[in-house]
Amino acid sequence: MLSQNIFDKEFDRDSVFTDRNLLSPHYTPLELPFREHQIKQISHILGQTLHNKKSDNLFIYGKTGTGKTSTTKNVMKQLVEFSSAKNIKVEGIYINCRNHNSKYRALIKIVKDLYPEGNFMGFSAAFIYEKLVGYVRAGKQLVIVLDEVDKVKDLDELIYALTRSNDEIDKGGITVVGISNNLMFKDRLDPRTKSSLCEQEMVFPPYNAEELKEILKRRAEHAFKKDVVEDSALSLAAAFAAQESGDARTAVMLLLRAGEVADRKGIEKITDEEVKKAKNKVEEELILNMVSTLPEQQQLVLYAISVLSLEKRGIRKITGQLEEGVLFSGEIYDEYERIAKKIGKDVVSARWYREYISELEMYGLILSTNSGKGIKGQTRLIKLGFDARKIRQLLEKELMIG
DNA sequence: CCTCCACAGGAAGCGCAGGAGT
DNA sequence: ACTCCTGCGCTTCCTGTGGAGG
Repeated sequence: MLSQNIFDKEFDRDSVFTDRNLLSPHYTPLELPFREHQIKQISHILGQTLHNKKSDNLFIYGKTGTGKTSTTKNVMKQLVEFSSAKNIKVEGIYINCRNHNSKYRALIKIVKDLYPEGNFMGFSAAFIYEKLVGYVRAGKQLVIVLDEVDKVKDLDELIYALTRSNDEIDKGGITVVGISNNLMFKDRLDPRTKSSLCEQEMVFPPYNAEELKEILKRRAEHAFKKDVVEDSALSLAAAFAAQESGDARTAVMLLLRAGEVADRKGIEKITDEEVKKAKNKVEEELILNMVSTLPEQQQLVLYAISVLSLEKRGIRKITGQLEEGVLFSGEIYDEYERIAKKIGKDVVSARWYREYISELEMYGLILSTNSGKGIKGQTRLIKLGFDARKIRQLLEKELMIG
């Protein structure tokens, strides 16, 4: 992803970007403003390993986009660089537990990193474990970073295995750094796991608008050509992101999209207007992503709504006024039933269908009001919250219709 | 006014998967 | 490894509600 394709330069020729990779969500920034304190704290803790002592295990908590992963990776990189320069036996391993979500998978990944030439798939857990202990026993200090640690199914087992190994080794040691954005999960842990993993704890607070602006400014300096981004555009992007939970990742994403908007327009400046457009784009991406991760049955209901609201673009007379794209709960259910049967899916009861409607409304995908006068009986009037054509198109792919 | 309509949404219960307890 | 329990997704049944129509 980071490798330079020969088309990168060609593609970027008439662009506001100089290096758009710097705005990728996977990019680890070299400098981490407003995290000096955390960096100092982590390096203080992990610095023990440089004296060939096992350091305290560390648990890091903070919401998404607060720099947990970047900061930790940054410190780890420096730790490993320093130690190899000084010929000290410290090694670091980073694992994202979303991809290695069990004790066995995580251990495999660790051992594979230690012995890059070996292939350990299919070996017994005990063998893998011995391999790991054997490696450390040679007098190494191993720091293992478990990112998104709450994703590990049998975390208690994994932590137990990793910490127990220290009792079997007298020369080296294993230090565990756990990262999570879910503080609640800590309380679900076995008390022993909790006390060993959380020997040291740190919280990463969200960034405020000024901090986000500074972060964006520094990224923009390297990612864009000189003087492309207007200062007020940076402020606006920072303000948008700050109000949406202070997440640096979405702030950077906003900037990236704003640059793309400018490129498409063929202009050389990024102003407030591009940022606003980008915000809409990012929101749309979020919506479409949300729609595609919905359970199948809810997708079917939503699909029925999108079909109907396109079909009867019909303006309806309600409360004397004309309203567009408003549907009755009942006719949606009928349509949903028809579609589901046609493509051979189960049909849920009308009662449960109403629960789906409530959920879709909570997600903001649809809007609904109770029927007033002008309509017989009592029903819900339902309206799609977003562009019906886009949603229908996406769901046709998702549900493999047509 | 009463009745019917077209639903809303609460209560109870059922079958199942997965975790806890032993 | 075995049962037991629990939560979840869902159905069935039911009562409530407000306007339309006679």
